[in-house]
Amino acid sequence: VQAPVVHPLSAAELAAWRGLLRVHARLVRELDRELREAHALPLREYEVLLVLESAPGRALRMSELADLVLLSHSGLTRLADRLERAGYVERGPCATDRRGLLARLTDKGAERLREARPTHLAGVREWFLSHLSGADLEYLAGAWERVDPGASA
Amino acid sequence: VQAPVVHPLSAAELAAWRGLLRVHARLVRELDRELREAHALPLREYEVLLVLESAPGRALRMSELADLVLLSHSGLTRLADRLERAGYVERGPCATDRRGLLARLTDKGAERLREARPTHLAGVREWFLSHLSGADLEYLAGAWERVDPGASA
DNA sequence: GAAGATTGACCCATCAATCTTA
DNA sequence: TAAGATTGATGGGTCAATCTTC
Repeated sequence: VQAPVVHPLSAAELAAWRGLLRVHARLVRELDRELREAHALPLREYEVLLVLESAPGRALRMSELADLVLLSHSGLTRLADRLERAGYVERGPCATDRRGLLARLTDKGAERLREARPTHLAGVREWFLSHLSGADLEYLAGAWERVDPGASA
Repeated sequence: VQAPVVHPLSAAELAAWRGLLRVHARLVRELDRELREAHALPLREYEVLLVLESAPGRALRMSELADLVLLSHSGLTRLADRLERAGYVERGPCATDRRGLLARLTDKGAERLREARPTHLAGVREWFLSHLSGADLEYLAGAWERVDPGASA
């Protein structure tokens, strides 16, 4: 295999890039741990419930949901299996397309989300937002948009 | 369980927070895919080889290495198993502490890293750095330091 | 034939318990 | 008793193949 000479990253590039990796890893680990300890609810499951709650009719197509929570389709299928077993989500037919399946948040799921939300919000504030100014937030949101248009939507 | 009323996140807070999650997820997935396709080397394994290469004597204690690559100790043990089977890493006794194990990068591992590096650097540039200015990089590095001191080191 | 969803095979990570040495 | 490292059990994720409907 060819291995051409490549310019290494500058110190500034390295700091911006490795910082992203470190901060993300730390945050996700911390938030997941808090949600599991306080509510036995993994972060990934929380995010799915959260997205469903704000959808019209509290329901979404499986593939739309997978895209929104950044999961592969098969990954979401299995996660939905767990949520359905727990009674937080129901799957039903899709009115307009018989290939589709509609995942709907149940009342029990909504209640679970309501309980867990304060824990999650407190965690996001404690581990992330509390260290940033209003100007920081705007700058970051702008940067995300440049790197991945639609990322902050 | 108590569920006190909590202030939801503002639009700016949400954009900064969700943007981080989206950008990270997209980047890691893309970089991992590229390294696997071009060199059959997962991103996690690449990172371990990279950290070892810049260590004195190309070697580190297992637990130091685990901390540096943001992996649990058991996670690193298994990853090192794979790297050792592939011949990229060797484990040997630690001179100063017989409890410890030293993971050392082999010549074969160094060669593998040398081959894969251009792919990885090109990916980081394409998916991340190319969208950011020098000022952006400095701002981000500063923000990481505020959120998690030591994050950009 | 292409898209939505699921399944099977497999990879990878964590936690808790264990073993060894300090 | 604590610290370094590994192992067993388990949870959770992806890709490729499959089934159904468009």
